[in-house]
Amino acid sequence: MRLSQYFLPLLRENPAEAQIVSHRLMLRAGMIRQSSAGIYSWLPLGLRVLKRVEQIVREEQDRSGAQEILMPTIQPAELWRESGRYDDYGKEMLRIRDRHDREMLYGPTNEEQVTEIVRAAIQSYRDLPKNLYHIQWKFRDEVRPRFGVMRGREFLMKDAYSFDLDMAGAKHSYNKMFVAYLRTFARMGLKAIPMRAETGPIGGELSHEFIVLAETGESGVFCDKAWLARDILGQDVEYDSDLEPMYAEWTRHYAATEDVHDPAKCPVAEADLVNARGIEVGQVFNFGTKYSKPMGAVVSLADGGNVPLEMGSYGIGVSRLVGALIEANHDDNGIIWPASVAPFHVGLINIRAADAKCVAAADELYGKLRAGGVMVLYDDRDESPGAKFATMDLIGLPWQLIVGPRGVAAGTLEVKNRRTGERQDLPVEAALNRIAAP
RNA sequence: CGGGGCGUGGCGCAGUCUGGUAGCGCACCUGCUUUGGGAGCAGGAUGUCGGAGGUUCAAAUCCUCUCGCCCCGACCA
Repeated sequence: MRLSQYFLPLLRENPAEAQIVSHRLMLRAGMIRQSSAGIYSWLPLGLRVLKRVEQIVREEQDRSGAQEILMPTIQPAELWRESGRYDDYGKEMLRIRDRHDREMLYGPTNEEQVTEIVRAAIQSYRDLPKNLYHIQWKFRDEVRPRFGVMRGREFLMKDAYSFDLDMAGAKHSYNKMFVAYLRTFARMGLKAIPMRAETGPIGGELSHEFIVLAETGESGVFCDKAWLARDILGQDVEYDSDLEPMYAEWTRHYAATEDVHDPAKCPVAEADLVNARGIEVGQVFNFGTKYSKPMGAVVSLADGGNVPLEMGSYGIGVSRLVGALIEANHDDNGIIWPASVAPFHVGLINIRAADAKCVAAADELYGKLRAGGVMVLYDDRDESPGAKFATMDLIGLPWQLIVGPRGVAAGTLEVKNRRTGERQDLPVEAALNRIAAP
C-alpha cells in the first residue's frame, strides 16, 4: 500500500479527551474515530490490527476443537425471560422494540441464544461434548465508558460455550479453553496471567480472568511475584490428552483478582505478593446447569433418563485486546506492534521523493516486497525525512526500510528495528533477509 | 447513578468575568526555496461559537431550558 493513497488520518496533537496512552495513540495513528461515547468506527489501519487479532483468536479456538458459528446481535427478549436474566441484567442491556412492538435487545452476551440452539439440536449424550463459539459485536450500556476501545459500550468479543454430559467433561472443556487462551495471548506476545476470579452475573463457581499487568489497568490484582519472571506458554498442545497437569502448572503460582483475594487465606507470604493493576483480556467460566436447567437443555442418557447439560462460557475481548496490546507495546514515539498483529510488517520510506534515483530504488524495492508477499506500507509522500520517520514510528510497524541518496549511491539501504531502535546499512538482499527473520 | 469540568474551522486552544459582530498554533490549498528526525517564505481557503428560547440597538459573551463529551467515584468482556 502506498501511503500517499492510504486513508490514514494522523493527528499530530493529542486529542483532549484521550487520557490513556492506547487511546491517544489509536486516535493519533488514525486507527479509530469516535462516533459517540464508547462507540467507535475502525479505520483502515485499526481494522487491519483488529482483524489480525481476531484471526489469531479464531485459529486457536479452532485448534482446540471449538467450532465457529455466528449468532445475531439482536435477540428476542423471551429467551432472556426463560433464564430469568431479562429482569436481572438491568440498564446495561440495551432494550429495543421492533415495529410490531416486540421486545428485543442488543446482545450483551449469548448464553441464552446458544443454549436455545443446542437444546433444539442436541438430544443425546452421544452428541456431546460440543463447544461453539462466535466472534460478534456486543453492546453493554456502560454507565461510564472510557479509555477508548478498552471500555467501549460496543465491543467485539469472542465468546465460546461448552456443553458436556458431566462435571468431568465440563472440566476438560474448561481446561481446553484455559490452555487455548494461554496460547492465544502468547502468540500476540502478551503475558496474560490466569487469575482466580468472581463469576459475576454469568454465574457459576469456577472462573479465571486472564490479566495483562499494566498500570493503566482497571482491575486490581494480587499475584505471587514468581509470575513476573515466568515465561509465556510457547508449546504445542495435544488437546485430547489429559490437560489437568498443564492446568495445574499454570495455576501453580497464586494469582487472584482483588474481588476474590482474601489476605487472611492467601497462601503467599506478604513479601512475595505483588499488588498490581491489570487489564482483563479474557475470562473463562464454568457454570454448570445455570442456563440448561431453566431453559430445558437436556440430553437423553443410555439408561433412558434425562440430564441438563453442563455448561461453560469463555470470552475474549477482541477489540479491547487492540488497546491492551498498545498499552503493553509502546514508547514515547508511538506504537510498537508485535509482528503477529502488526497492520503491516514493514514500512518502506523514501526520504527523497524528489530524487529520481531514490524513487526508482524505492519503487523497485516496493515491487520486490509485494512480490514476496510481505505486507508493506510505502511512504512515497513528498514530506520531509523527519516527518516520515515520525509517522512510521507513530504507527509502529516492526521494521522500517529507509531508502536515501547515501544508500542508493552505496547500493545499500537502512534497516531499522522499531522495537530496539537498532539500525543497519545492508545490501538489498541482506536487508530483505533481515526483516524476514523473526 | 452521585460529584466536577468542557463544548469556538480537521486537531489543540485564546476570547466569556467587563456584550460591540471571532482570533492564535498545527493541519489544509497555491507558488518558490528546501530535504537523514515533525523545513522556510509569500499568498489563500475553512466558523449557523453544541442546540432552542429569552434579555438587548447589539450576544461566543448575560438569563432559562436542553443535548453532547470528558474526568473522579460506585458498577463491568
